Amino acid sequence: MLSERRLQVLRAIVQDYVGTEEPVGSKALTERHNLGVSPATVRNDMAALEEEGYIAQPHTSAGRIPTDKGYRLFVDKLAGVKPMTAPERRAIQNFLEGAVDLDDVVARTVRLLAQLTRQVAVVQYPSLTRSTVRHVELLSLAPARVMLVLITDTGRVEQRMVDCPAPFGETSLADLRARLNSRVAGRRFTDVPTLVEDLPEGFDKEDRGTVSAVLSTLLETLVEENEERLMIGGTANLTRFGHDFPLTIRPVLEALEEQVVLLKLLGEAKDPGMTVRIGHENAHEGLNSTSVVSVGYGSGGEAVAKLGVVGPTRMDYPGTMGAVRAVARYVGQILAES
Amino acid sequence: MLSERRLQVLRAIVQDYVGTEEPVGSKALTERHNLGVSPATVRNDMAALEEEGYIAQPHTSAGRIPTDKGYRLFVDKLAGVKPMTAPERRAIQNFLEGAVDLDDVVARTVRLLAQLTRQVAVVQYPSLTRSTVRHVELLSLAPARVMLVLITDTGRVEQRMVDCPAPFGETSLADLRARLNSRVAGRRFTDVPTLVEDLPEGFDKEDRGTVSAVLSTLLETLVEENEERLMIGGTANLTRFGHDFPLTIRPVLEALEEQVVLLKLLGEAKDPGMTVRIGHENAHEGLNSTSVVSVGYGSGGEAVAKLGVVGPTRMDYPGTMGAVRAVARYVGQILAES
DNA sequence: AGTTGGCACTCGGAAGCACAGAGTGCCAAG
DNA sequence: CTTGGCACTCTGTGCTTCCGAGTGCCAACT
Repeated sequence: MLSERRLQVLRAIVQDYVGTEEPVGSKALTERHNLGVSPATVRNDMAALEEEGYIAQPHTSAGRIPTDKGYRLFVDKLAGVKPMTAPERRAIQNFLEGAVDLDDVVARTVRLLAQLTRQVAVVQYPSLTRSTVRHVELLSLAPARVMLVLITDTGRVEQRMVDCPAPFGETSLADLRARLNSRVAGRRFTDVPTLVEDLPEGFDKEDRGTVSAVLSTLLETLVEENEERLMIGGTANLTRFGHDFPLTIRPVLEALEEQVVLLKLLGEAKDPGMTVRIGHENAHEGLNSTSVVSVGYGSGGEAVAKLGVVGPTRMDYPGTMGAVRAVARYVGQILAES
Repeated sequence: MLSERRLQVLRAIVQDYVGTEEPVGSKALTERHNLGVSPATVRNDMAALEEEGYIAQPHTSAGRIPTDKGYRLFVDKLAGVKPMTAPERRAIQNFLEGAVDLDDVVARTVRLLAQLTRQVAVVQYPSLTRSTVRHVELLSLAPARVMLVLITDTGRVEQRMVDCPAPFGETSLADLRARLNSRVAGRRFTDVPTLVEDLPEGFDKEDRGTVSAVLSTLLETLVEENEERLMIGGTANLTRFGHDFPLTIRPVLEALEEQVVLLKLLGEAKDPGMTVRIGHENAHEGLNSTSVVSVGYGSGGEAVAKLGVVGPTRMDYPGTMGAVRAVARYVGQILAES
């Protein structure tokens, strides 16, 4: 176990390094933080911390920088979450309140988060899995062509074309629409398959094919759309990354464009509360020099999706965590209201 | 007027510079392109080209690089559009054909364009202005709450909530839905306002307020959504920009995040055919060292939106233009089919 | 045992300098 | 108008030198 002072030294190193972007030496440390001991002592502590793998030196004769393990300890034990100030809270709320629809809420959230943290923001659209069906609408576009529109309680809308095996009359369509809605409206997505299972049986023989086609498209939509969408923003902040540009930034941009990667990234954070993944803790290689701070959000108590930021491992964790948490909270409120 | 050979020299300079990213000198030119003249002659031509502002030297004793004006001449007079090869065409078609809905079409188009050109791709969603209404759907969510869903012929769906001044029965709703659709289905957006003007008159007094509310929301949607959306991709390609990274790339990323800027950019290209804007021809400052190649696309003959790429002024114009044009053509086909 | 000052050592980065090479402009001859 | 020749001008590179921040270790002190 590390002594109290050694932890303080680690904390100081992290803070200084985050601030200056430069390896921090023993002398500078004693000057900026009044630890009440001499540089020599700090040097001993540093040697111990390095031995344990919490810090490292880039070159023999340079200061120390925290390792991933060092940041991990810092986040877990040494740092709290820095709460937003009252004016900041008000600004967040104001900014989000102007949104007109779901797309707009997400877009605003991304911008906000990117600005607050000065990092790359990622916001997942509210998931369909946990949502409920508000309404299913069927429109006849041609005798053998139906458009299916699915509306969720979070305000999300998905539409699909259905090619019917046989012409399908307006009355049959109205019938199907009514029966379908009476069964699934207000129900959870996961319950839908069993709820509609025997629906085709109530229809004339010639219509059954079409009914089945519509239903299977509906079910497909539910599943497919679990490839959920997300929005990112603030990529310009990547330019503040470091001095050794192209090599660092390129894989990050590539990873950010792969929605699949990002979704997996957010998905991996099992904790519905805040999750911080540091450097190599991220499975994806391109993100090995970044940290991801994510948190679930949703209307009411339930988390329906995640949001977060991606930044250099050398980031202001308390501040970032505070911003992420605050934004998630307010977005939840906004969603609950609408 | 520049002599034929001088134009050839300019062309050669552009081609070499695009290939090597390095200033090109007189000797190298004569070696790589058999112009049939000596370096000394080329030097004279270069001096003339520089005099006219088509090329410049970064330093006194370095080769020449094209100026914006030089690229302009190259694009206008010296270069054609390089057509895609047959396999490339097939690949494009295959890639786009798998799309399931409009979002997917746009997403695939962005990816495709980014990969083909190895640059940043921008695709505008099919515009509502030139579109026609396919269907308007009204759903009653609560006694005094209606959801309005607008479906366009390009498959786009927009939804809005309407708070009604008074409760509104299902029969009135069905009535309104029917009348509304009979008037606007298949019509152009721009015609809608006049078409629905006198609609409230056909309703009972107590319902008129609601009808008006619905109509005004509909009209709002038509207008508001002319703040059209777009999708970008391939930002990782920015890392191939140049050696002098942060300064070049940052403003570009910032500009790309401002949808407004991009929309204006695409909007400025009046020519429905291909438009190339080079360097300082772009109004936005951050894009002064980039070129934008854009083209209109749409189902049928009409262009309903734009797509294009953003890359360094030093880009392969013929190849890029070929790719952009081909993609636009195939996207148009896909949209027409659905 | 832990802390401290002293000291020799290491190594990266900046500064200075010389040099090679690519490229130019100009001129006189073809 | 083209060409070879020639003197000139730079940038980029490699080399050396030097400075200083930072370290590790040790002996002394509390």
